[in-house]
Amino acid sequence: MKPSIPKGTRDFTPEQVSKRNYIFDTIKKVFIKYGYQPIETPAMESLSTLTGKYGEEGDKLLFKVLNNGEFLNKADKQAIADGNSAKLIPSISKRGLRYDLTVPFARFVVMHQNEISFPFKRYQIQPVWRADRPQKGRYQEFYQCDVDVVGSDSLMYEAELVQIYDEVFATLGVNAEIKVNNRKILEGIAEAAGISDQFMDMTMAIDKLDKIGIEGVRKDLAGRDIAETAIDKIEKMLGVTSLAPLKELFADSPTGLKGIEELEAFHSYFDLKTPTNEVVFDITLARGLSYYTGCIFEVKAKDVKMGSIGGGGRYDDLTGNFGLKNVSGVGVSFGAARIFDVMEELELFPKERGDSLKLLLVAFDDPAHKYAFDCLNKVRAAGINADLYPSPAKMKKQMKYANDRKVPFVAVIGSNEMEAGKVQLKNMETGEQSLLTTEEVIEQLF
RNA sequence: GUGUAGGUAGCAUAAUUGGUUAAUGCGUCAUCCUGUGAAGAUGAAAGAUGCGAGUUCGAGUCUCGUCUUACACCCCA
Repeated sequence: MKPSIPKGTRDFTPEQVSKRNYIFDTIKKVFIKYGYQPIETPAMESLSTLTGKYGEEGDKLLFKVLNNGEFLNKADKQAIADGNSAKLIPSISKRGLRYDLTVPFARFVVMHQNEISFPFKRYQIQPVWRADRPQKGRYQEFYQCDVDVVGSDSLMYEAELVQIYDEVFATLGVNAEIKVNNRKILEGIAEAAGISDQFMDMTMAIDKLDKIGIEGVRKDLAGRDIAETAIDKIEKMLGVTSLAPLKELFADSPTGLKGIEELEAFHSYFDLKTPTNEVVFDITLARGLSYYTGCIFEVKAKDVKMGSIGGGGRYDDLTGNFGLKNVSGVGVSFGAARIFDVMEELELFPKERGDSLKLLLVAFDDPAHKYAFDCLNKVRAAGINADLYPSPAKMKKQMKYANDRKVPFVAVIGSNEMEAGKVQLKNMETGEQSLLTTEEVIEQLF
């Protein structure tokens, strides 16, 4: 049989893993510096934990795990007869693969509420799965890097998280645009337009503004049975690019005013330090996940065409789903796979990463091979990533291996070098060689 | 979930209007030459053309289904 892997999944070569680790390490370092601690949760969650948290579309994209054993006996016969897949699922599947890291985290917090002290700051770097059709920057399995803090509603954390975004992307060299909005402002728009009951429809439509333009949004809104007069009001509000003029428009919307207040509080913290990347208020930013209630964030890479590379926001009652009320949380997520793709396209990965091989020793004959092994031990003891070709094979073969491994330096050892008690160190890029002692090699490569 | 375009040796391409043993380059392996890779010479291995069915005397080439890849829509990291 021909080997294959499921749709939307990928293997990672050593080089790709090395690059990905570079991203993870950078992100992790920042997370830790800001006082966050790591946790992990299982790949599988109870299906009931996951369903209903991501909206209708989200439920469709959940991977369900088929029950083991004689699941057919327990299957909902009526649902089968009716050809109703959605109704059949609970009777044949009790587990699913996690769709994101936020919902499992909320579950974690509730289960461990007595062991953790609030505010609880955690980070989590693990793969998630979505049964979406693959596309550019879209996979069925991909890593997310989440930072969240629960147990405080201080807007200080919103500011902190945007600073984390800023610092990570500045360190990686990715030119990012960080968009900020507040769910309450969107609610304010709906309220001011008198269509609070069609809030979700409205947000989905205006989220596409930069893609389909204002006329497209008007059409979309009309298609969702929203009145012409309401659409006019919405259009007027969408034209706003700063908070000040919104206050008047939201005069009759307490929720909208609260949203403005929150964003002002966010800025009172955030503006104390100048960010490297662009941070902008974008009233059209909506975000699909239904659990957000306050500030929302989204990050786009500026120099390349790609979906968002990060997103997040505040959720006031996610733990309420699991029986723990009044615990507010806020967090953001980094899409590692997309950041990888962006950095690859822009060639932002450093050539030399800490985990690559620095030196390969090659020997001409058996005695030299033993001598080389001794050198190898010394070089490794000094903390240099080094290797020795396993046999004194033909020089061409050994050099080719060095080339394929992209080793920057090769130490050639034959009888001449042994007599001198040295090695011939060759720079593979320039081709230059020099006769050095092992100690000198260590000094030069360290 | 909808649509469009593709799937030919490890990789990249080729194969008149359907017509013999499916070609070429790179890579791989071997031998030769070299105290040194990205160089040269010679030779070799490797594919019933994603999978399945159909039309036909005959299918890589036409039709259908299926899987998969890329891109767009939906939605999203």
